[in-house]
Amino acid sequence: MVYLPLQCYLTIIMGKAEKTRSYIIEKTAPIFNIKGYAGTSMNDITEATGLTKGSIYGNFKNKDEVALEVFEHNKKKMQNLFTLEISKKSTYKDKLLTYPELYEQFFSKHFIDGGCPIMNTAIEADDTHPLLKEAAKKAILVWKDSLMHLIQKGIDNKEFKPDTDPEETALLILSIIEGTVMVAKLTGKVNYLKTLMLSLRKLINEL
Amino acid sequence: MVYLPLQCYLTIIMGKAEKTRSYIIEKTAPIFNIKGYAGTSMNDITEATGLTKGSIYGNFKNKDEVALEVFEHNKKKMQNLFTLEISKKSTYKDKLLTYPELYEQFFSKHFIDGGCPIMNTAIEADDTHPLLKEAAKKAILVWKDSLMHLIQKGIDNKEFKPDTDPEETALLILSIIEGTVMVAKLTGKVNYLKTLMLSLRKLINEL
DNA sequence: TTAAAAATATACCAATTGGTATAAAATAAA
DNA sequence: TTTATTTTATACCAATTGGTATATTTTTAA
Repeated sequence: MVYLPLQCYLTIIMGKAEKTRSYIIEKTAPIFNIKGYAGTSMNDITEATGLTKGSIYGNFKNKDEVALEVFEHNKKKMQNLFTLEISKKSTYKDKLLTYPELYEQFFSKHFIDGGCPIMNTAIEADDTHPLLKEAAKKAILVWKDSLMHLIQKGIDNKEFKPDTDPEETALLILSIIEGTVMVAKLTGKVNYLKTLMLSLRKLINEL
Repeated sequence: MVYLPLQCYLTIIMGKAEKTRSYIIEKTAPIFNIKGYAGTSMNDITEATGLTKGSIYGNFKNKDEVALEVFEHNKKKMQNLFTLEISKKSTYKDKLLTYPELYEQFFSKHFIDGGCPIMNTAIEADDTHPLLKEAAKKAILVWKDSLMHLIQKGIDNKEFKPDTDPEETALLILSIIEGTVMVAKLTGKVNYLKTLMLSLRKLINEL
């Protein structure tokens, strides 16, 4: 049995180009989320990857294309984190409680550098970058729908009161979380984060 | 009786320099709030004011100083809007209800171009611009304190339940508002805005 | 092994960035 | 009115921006 370096297997599975693309995305993902999409330069990208401009432009048509894919990457990373944890819970109440549970650890290393990519992108791209704004909008609508789905199932399952409004509740949970992330990141106060996530817990427990 | 142009009175009251400073701030305030602090260039500033670089740098030491003062200006504009409206209400419940009442009109022309300056600054400056971050942090803490103050007064006045936690409630109201602004601006859905502000109304009415 | 294709590096581009030195103009003080 | 001071305009600066043309290397296919 002969063993080859990981690179070889990756090359076989993905092809060289695709591998480099995802390498660039992975390496620049935290930079974009921290410095913003306008604030991240091509120089930042070459520095972080160790590649040259020729290599970047050989794999992406321009900086925007990198930014868009980086957003998708950061978004998916968050999504996966929550989807996995939610799938472990059996009741819909517990599934919803996954959000305060995980966001309480917002300052720990489990989370993405630079905060919530949806919010970061939303605020920055809002009036300046239509494509990124559209991506962020789509992401938040998907999130809202998945929350609504959990709430509806919980109602059907008699876990939540039958007069609970799924959309209203989903929007409220989502807004509290985004507001919390902003307040927590800005003030740096772990206590505010805990207090707010306790409020969210109460809200979910009262459904 | 001789009448002079407005400019003359302003010059007498404020002095030439101070007048130009506030002129620059006023003219660039919406630009900074829309394009962000990194995204606004010196060229944007000269274009918006009709002044030249020499004039800008004669009144401000650098771009950062303009940005800082613009933030203070935008913040005060919001503060004044709310302080005025709150002062018209007699009960503390009604004072608190001023927030959903005004934010429901977020998409109307009463509001600042570019959304909430505190949030915009918070998200952008967070990991990149320490001075602006500090200014945004201070602003949100002042806001939190003023909310806490209203809640405490409402408790003392027997309007709210005695076991209401002022800090917890203040943080929650503030987070819901910031989250709402983000969701509303990103999706553009007036309906989401209304739904969320209705939730906030319910919350305040249950205190 | 060799030829074709793809990926990467080098060197460059024009445009824009924030900022400055200096001269001209406007204002304030005498 | 004359002088001193401040404010503004012009012209420039080096550095950085996103992007490209081309040569070289590496990978793939025959």
